[in-house]
Amino acid sequence: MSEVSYNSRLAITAADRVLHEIQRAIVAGEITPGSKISEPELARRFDLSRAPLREALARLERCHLIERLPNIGARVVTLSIAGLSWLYQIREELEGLACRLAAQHMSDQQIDELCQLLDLHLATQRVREGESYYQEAGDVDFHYRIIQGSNNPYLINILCDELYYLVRMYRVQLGMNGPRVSRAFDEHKAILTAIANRDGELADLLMRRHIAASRLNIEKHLQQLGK
Amino acid sequence: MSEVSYNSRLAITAADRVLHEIQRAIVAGEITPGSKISEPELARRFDLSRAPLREALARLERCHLIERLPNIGARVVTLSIAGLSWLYQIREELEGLACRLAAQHMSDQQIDELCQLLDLHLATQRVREGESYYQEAGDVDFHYRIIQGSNNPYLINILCDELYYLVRMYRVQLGMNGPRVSRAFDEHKAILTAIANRDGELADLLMRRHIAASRLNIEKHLQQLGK
DNA sequence: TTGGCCTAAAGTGTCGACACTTACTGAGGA
DNA sequence: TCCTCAGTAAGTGTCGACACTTTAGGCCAA
Repeated sequence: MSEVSYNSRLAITAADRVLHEIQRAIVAGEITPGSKISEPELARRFDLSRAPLREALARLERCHLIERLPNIGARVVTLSIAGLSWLYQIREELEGLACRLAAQHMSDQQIDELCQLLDLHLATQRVREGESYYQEAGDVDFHYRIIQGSNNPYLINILCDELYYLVRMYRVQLGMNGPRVSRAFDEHKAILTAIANRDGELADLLMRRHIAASRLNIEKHLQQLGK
Repeated sequence: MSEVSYNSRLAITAADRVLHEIQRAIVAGEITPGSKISEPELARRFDLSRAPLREALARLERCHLIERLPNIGARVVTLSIAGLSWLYQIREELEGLACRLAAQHMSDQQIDELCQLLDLHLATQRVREGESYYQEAGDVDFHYRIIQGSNNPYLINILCDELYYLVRMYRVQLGMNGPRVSRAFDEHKAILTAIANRDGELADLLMRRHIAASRLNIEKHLQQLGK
């Protein structure tokens, strides 16, 4: 009867399903930033009770997509230059660390696969020029792979589970594309080369610069959007 | 920004109370590391239903004090040298960043208050020599103050809400004390001086060294305890 | 008109019960 | 003796309902 009962130990619960659905909707902007979240309404919309929904909301709060106040409720976060700056300050430090650790822990095969992924990105980018290089998500994302290669569970948790969706939200909702795309690709390539050479310090430095450049780019967008 | 400031709407829910209670018990070791958590049992013990208890468990998972698996349950985390190393890698980066930001954002008055707090620590330490300087918790903790002074909400959230309790769990359960105490005090003093001089880079460097030294100290304890 | 109070509606926090999954026990067979 | 496999007990996930809080709107007084 149950669809995934034999999947060794990973049971997909109703809370999981609705979590991913809402997560996607918020990141994509289908649920307006700053809007209030009504538990009864969402429960009706996804046809389940409030118990699993509240479980999902707890995890949405964990990855900073909503903010909750006791007895008042939850609101979708709003994007701001300050918030972006705070977020990228953390990313610079932690993804720099991730590079150092990745240079230490990633296997040659993993590095090879990531190299092929970069080539795939390049090819894809050339085919459909208008699309954004940044829109890639999940396992195919360059940063995601590096972080996973760090082998530090806390680091992976913070970057991939707690901050990643917010980063994607900024990217998606500000429609990142344009001339920065090709330069970002080159920067990715340089970082990966440093990791392949087991030069953790250089990879660290390059990643910090890469993220700083990315932040400046988005800030520029935000400013001309705001005014 | 700071959670203490808007006390006009102080809604303490039952989930909050039981959260803090379990949190304290786990950190103190009253609930054995690695032991299974039974929702019905805890519900009886704290005389409430499973709904607020599950809310509390979700937050305990968030600060890495328990680990949950769907349909299986929750276990208290176990301490290990690897875990400690992972945790302190993150701390070195983020608390270093916190120092740079604190040197930039903390007011002279805040720095002054922190200086007085350090003197209080010194006096307390001299009075009861056996007690550990490290056992101080919450607002009186030096690291806690620095982090709060960074003015970066995400940084504060990660360090003070998500990692802080785990750090304290390592400190408490390994009974940190001995010759390192006085040296730690000197290091704190040096860091604060750098911040007072608005020398963020130096404060960053000193904090990284301070945390690295602290990690080596605990690792030594763990090793001779384990074997 | 404006400000504050009061009432009603909506929403969140909590509860007890049930469905389904997992873990445990013991009997039977090799 | 050991392994396998029901059957059972325990535990987690989910549900619908109720209590308390917050919010919205109308009424009254200044």
